[in-house]
Amino acid sequence: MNYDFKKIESKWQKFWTDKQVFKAKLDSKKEKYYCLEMFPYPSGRIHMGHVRNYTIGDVVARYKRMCGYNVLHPMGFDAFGQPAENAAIKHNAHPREWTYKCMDWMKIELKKMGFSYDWDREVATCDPDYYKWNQWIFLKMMERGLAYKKASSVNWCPSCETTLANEEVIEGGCWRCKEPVMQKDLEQWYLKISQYQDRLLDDLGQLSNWSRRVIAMQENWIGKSVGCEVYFKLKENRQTISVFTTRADTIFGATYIVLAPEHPTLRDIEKRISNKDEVVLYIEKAKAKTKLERIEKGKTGVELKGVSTINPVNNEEIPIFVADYVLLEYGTGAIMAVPTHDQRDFIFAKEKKLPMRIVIENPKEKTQTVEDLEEAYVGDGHQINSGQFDGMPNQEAKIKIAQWMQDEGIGKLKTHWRLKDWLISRQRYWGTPIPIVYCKSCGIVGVPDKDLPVELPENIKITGEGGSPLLKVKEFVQVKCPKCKEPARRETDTMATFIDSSWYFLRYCSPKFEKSPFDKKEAAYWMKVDQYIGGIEHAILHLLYSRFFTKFLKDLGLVVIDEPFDKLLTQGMVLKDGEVMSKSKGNIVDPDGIIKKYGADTLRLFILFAAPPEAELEWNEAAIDGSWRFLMRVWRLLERVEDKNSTAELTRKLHQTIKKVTLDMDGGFKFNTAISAIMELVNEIYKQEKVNKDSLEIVVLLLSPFMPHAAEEMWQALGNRETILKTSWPTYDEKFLKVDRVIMVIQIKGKVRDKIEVELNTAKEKLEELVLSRDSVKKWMEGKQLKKFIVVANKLVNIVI
RNA sequence: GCCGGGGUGAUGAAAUUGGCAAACAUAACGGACUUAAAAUCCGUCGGCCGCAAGGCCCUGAGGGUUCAAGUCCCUCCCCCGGCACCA
Repeated sequence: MNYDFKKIESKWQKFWTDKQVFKAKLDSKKEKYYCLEMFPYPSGRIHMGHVRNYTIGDVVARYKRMCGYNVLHPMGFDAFGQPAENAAIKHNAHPREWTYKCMDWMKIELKKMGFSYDWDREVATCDPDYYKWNQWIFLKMMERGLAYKKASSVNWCPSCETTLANEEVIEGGCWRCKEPVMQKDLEQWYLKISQYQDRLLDDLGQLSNWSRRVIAMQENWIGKSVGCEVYFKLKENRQTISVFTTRADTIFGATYIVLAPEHPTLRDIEKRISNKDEVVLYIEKAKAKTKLERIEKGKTGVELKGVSTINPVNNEEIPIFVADYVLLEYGTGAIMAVPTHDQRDFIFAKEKKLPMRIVIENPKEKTQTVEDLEEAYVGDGHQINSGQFDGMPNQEAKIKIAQWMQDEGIGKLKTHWRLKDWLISRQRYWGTPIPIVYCKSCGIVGVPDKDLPVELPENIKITGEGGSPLLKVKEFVQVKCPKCKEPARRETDTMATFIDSSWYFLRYCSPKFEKSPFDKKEAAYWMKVDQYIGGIEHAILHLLYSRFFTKFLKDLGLVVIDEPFDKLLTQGMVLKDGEVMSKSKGNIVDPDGIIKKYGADTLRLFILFAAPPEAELEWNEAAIDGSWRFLMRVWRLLERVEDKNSTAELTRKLHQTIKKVTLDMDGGFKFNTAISAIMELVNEIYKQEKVNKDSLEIVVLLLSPFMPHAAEEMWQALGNRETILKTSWPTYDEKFLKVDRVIMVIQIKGKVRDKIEVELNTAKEKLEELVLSRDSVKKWMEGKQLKKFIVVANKLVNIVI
């Protein structure tokens, strides 16, 4: 019996489509399961990363469906973005045309993999029916003060010619093109994600089904540091300079303060500085440096002569410096320097020969003097030289001193967050227009709901010459003010595309709903996403933004959940020769070629079997042959079917396998071991020569989520009329797992020396008698005393001599 | 520096959470079938000693707890990821 995978796979793909078997419908009587994979950018072709991501998701969806859940498994396209504009320039086609063509190609390839999507719910974010709701959500945010415009220094990618959010700057470069990011002063739109910082951090605690890795990444990104602000007064005019510290316990050791070169106070006190020329020169030099240059070099800085400040906790007069190792963007842009307990301050103070004072005793050193110090002591110890706090452990003093300063009015408890508001303006065409009109008399006016969507004009020229293409479309820019009807100007920036993907999982719940972004009833039923699957590269960007949007939509009353994704699986990358597959490295393996050569089922099997889903997967062409051989081995089992009952042994193996596979699926989707268990079962059947029909049916059912086409074909060949999809996942019966005799390991002093077959649950006394009388054991016991006889029931005995 | 994850045969990996380390597969080697090849089937496959029976060693390194450690504890090395002159 020949296995013509081309015929068989397209036959079943057509069958599934025609019968609409993957269509999801709200059914309050059934328990739902929402399985979601991160939707792709429509580049035109799927790559191995997609294949892996979507294969994992498909197995989950198919398995859960067989387990009786009402499964929602949608797919769509994250269709806005710059590559469409670049392609438009290159091929002289409209970005819309190019994007939709790519989506069509990709759909064909996805269907060839046999993925079980409900295509009726397909969402494309570049569709006005979708981005209308981006605009609606934006306006709702603006009503609540969560979307606002401000002038600021922003990240600018000179190659993409657009602004970037902080999250889009990776190692100082643009996330898309890697070009070094510059700073530019611009007035731009922001979303106030900072208003949700506490909830975004605290609710990470709810995400027990997320990996520690992703949780840690988000924690780092949000970057909460608890400390206090301390008010230092200028001696000359009592002007306040605030500094931020997380180490209030070291404040008695503060022997000078340092301002960032950009600190505004510098301008205020300029006239008082006696070495003004030197200071101004230093500041200019510092500002000219890039951030990387500032970090590379040692610590430089100059003293502000003619001014000084008072340490508020001990009223000491101390000098003021300006130095570029202090950053304006962190804390208040000014620090108190404690050279004895901060390494940076230590290096600076040594260089400038500044005074130091130890205020925390290092418990490991007997006597300590400032002269002995070779580096700052940053560990814990008891306070000294700290007034009424002397003798207190520093961790306790940290809190007590901060509180005391707050009571005295010389400081304030404060928390610093690393997370900054989300810059969303992009100077590009292919994105959601920001629904704003600028009017001379009314100011910034939001487009009224009834006028949404603000559609992208079709009639544009994309030249790549810089500046937003929308600026040049008169009909788009020139509008009447929605309030006063006078001529006004439309906003020409579009929204960051990460907005599109921040709520698409909600749109899938009711993709054609017209009254609001989604139907509350449908969302209440389907959300949360039970299993979300995608790449680790979205650990911060997309996952943080989606959590933010979900919380906002909850505050709007549209959803009842705090978090959008219950379980998160971040699949590992697909590597070739130890490197990520990429065009530039020229090490791409095209999935389409593999499908043509082996079929989708073999590709699916290989990807699932070669490594656990979270681990990186090394592409190995030879190992694919192995998957193909296994599929053929299973296929040929059809020739071995007979009517007789199975042997007890095979029945036991069968039920053992059902149990093992079920546990692997439920306990974290360990597909690789699930498949290996089925391989063992198949090997067992081959040893038995024949297999009865019922047993083979179970093998087919167990394999069906992994290789759905071949499974359906075999299922039909075995005489079944109904599709496997309507068949339940097999269950195991403990009674078949029972054995009456077991083989136990005999250890002597923890080393395996022999094995013995005994009846199940043999008593310790009986075992002792049986084991000690064996020649192999006697040999080892010779001249030795039995100390202990340890029994692990039905597993092993250990003799201690 | 801080936080998170790792380190097991030639290779991808497995090990019921403290109980036979290396399941399953890939590669390699040997054999059967074949005029031959492919396919298929059978066997060998961590290291050292030994003709063999068998013995000794082995999960990054070292120490510890335990009858028993890949798994728990301590010290250290290395790799990957995030954050970082973060005060």
